[in-house]
Formats: sequence, structure tokens, C-alpha cells
Amino acid sequence: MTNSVTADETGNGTDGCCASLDGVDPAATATDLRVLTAMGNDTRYELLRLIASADGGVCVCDLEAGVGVSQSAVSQALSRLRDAGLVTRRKEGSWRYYGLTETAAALLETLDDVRGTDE
Amino acid sequence: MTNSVTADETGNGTDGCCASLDGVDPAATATDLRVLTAMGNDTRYELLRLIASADGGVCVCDLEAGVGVSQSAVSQALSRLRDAGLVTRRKEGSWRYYGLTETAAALLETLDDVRGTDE
DNA sequence: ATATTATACAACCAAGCACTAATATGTTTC
DNA sequence: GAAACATATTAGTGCTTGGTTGTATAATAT
Repeated sequence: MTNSVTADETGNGTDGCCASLDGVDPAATATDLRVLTAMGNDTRYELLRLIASADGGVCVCDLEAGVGVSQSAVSQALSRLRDAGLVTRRKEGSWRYYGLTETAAALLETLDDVRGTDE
Repeated sequence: MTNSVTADETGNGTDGCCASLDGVDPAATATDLRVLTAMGNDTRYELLRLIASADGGVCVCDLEAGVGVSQSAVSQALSRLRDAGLVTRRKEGSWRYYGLTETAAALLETLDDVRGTDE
């Protein structure tokens, strides 16, 4: 119940098929795609799950052990997740503790909920 | 509240940092990643939104007009979405009507809900 | 001040991806 | 039957991406 179709505003004479559909909101699309592409990668998805399981804070070195890639890759992945608004960063001494945002928590929960719903 | 950390089962002596984190469920990961990578593409995301807005059924030719790519690309995108369990297909004559699955509907709704929640 | 730890940034590169074009299959209509 | 339509599939291709290696910055320790 989010959108609605503007019924044939173009008035093109093709009957039977090909009704007109209105476009998708570009701003929302951009935001959502940034989120989805950020989550849709093995390393970054696992980082999110690890951060979620260690509620409160994990530092990069913890995560580095969890996923099987270099420290550099983890750092880049976390930056990407932060840009997408999926994780928060808290500096403390020379460590950085990462935590989930509400957005990320909600999406992970939805994924858990729907997994196996429809085959 | 989905996962929990098994507190330092490895017992490695490094104090201060680098606690152990358990791995992420591989089956769930695979399923979720298939969903996320399927949604995380401009064309496929827009297709989902278009299908969502035209509740009940859209044929491929309708969609082809909505997104700016070739018929072939739309067909491929829809196959990918179907593999990921995000759309259903109903044949009727020489047309195919696509609809959202509950999974896709739930995820799009969550995206709408969280958009702009945290900056 | 130097060394060590913790993290980020930049450049490069192989692999995967998402298109287009062409062709195939199935369905109406003539 | 042939022609036109609706969709799928295959092959080829340029571009994006996610990783590594190397280097830089910052904080703590010696």
C-alpha cells in the first residue's frame, strides 16, 4: 500500500497490454540501493551479523578474525557500511568500536523473519 | 536478540582486544545474500517497485516501458528475481504476469520504514 | 624518539555482472 | 500454413567491484 498506478496517463492506444506505469521515486531508490548493495556482499553481510551478535561494540581486529579477509578489506567494508548508514563508529583510544544502526537491525530482523516464507 | 556470542571459547591469551566471535550461519547467509544481491541493482529494484505498485499482475511489456532497458534485460532481471524468491510468475496465454512474494513485500516495506531513521 | 599496535587510504587487477544483440520458443491471428 | 506478437535464452562485451599489497596516520608503549 505504498504506491498507486496512475491509470494510463499517456493514453497510448495500445490495448490489451502495456498499460503505463509511473516511475519510482529517485531519492528513495538511491538510498535503498546504497543500503542493499552495501549489505549484498559476503564480507559486509557477515560483518553486520558479527556486529549484531556482539552487541555494544566490536573493534576491527575482532572482526578481522571473523571474516576471512585482510585488515584492509575489513576497513574498507566497514567504511562502505558506514556510508550506507548501517553501522555507527565510536572512537576510543586507538580502537574503533562499531555498532549496528536501527536501519541495519531492522533489515536483518526482516531477513530472519521472511527466510523460508515462500518457496 | 538474534544471536549470542560464545564468550571466548578459544581462550587465546590476548587481552584487551580480539575476543572470539562465532561464525555466521552459512545457509541463512546464502539465502539472504541471494535476496540482497537480487534487490541491489537499479533495474531489478525498480522492477520490484513497479510490480509492487501494480498489484495483481504486470506483464513484461509493461515493465519494459517502466525501466529503461531492453526486453532481454528485463527478462533476465525477472528470472533473477524469481530465483531469489522475490517474484511469482503466472502464465496466461502468451503473457506472463509477475507479482511480489511476501518476502519482497516485507523487505520493501522495511526499507520504506527505516528510510531516514538514522543518518 | 623509536617501535608497535590499530586503523585508514591509494593503486592495481582479476572476476563477476548487467547490459545489448541475435536467436529461439511459444502463442495468437490472419 | 505464414506473420506478428510476447517472452526466454544464448553469446559476446565493457564496466563495476571486491580483493590484495603497500603506504600513511594516529595512538600507545618502551
